[in-house]
Amino acid sequence: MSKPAALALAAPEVPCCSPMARQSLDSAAAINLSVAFKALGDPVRLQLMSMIASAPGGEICVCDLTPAFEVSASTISHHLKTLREAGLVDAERRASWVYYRPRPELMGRLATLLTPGA
Amino acid sequence: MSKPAALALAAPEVPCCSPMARQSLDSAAAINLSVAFKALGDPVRLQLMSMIASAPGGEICVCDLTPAFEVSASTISHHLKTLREAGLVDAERRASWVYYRPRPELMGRLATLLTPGA
DNA sequence: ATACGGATTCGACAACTGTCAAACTCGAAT
DNA sequence: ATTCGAGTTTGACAGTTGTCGAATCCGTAT
Repeated sequence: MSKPAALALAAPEVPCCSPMARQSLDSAAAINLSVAFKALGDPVRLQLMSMIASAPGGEICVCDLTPAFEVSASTISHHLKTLREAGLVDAERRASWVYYRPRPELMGRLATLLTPGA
Repeated sequence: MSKPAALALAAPEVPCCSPMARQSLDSAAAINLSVAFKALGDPVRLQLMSMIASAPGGEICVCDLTPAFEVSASTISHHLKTLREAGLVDAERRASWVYYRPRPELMGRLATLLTPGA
């Protein structure tokens, strides 16, 4: 069986990568990966990402995310959509609530990319 | 008159960080770090960063960066300024040419942040 | 059915971003 | 001193982004 990933949107198909310090990116890889970095390039989204990534149990309810910020619920939802479309998180609805979890593959690729070339 | 601010390097004073998966960021850290991620969130800048980070000899001339892109020299210069102000690269003028180098500290912090909690 | 509460989507708007051409700065070499 | 080549800065402009409130969707429990 494969995953019931209903809502997950197209995470860019990213083929790469070895550390930047080892080998420079071609333009296609740069386009793909920059989407993920851009998604982390907003303070609210970065903090959302960190809350999701560090959630005990591996997931967290939107209802626990929203009250942690000064902005409206619709803005939080919009930021979560950006993270989802970047391939950084995954969402699942259970009953009335929606839970978000990190997608470690892409985060790992970004980490590798930034890691000094050994 | 007056030195034109020498080389503005104001990398944000970033105090953190342990991996996101370990501990969630506070809002101040998120604001600081999101500047760096945002700087990497453009395809041209990401490719510039990778060319600088992988430059043999640890540095590369703007004259070698500019012809690698379809955009104008002034646009490249503008993107390089963004990377500089984010604290990701450093610039030095020698004779007629300007050379860029990576600043590994901040890159390392970003890598750590994205690294699985281990 | 109806109503309710959590979450997302829609529509609108000010602010910001990426881009270019033109003007400018800086150092080197005529 | 003048010119030249390499980079940066300036000014302008279209496109994108972050934000909100209102409308809508989707389960749950009356």
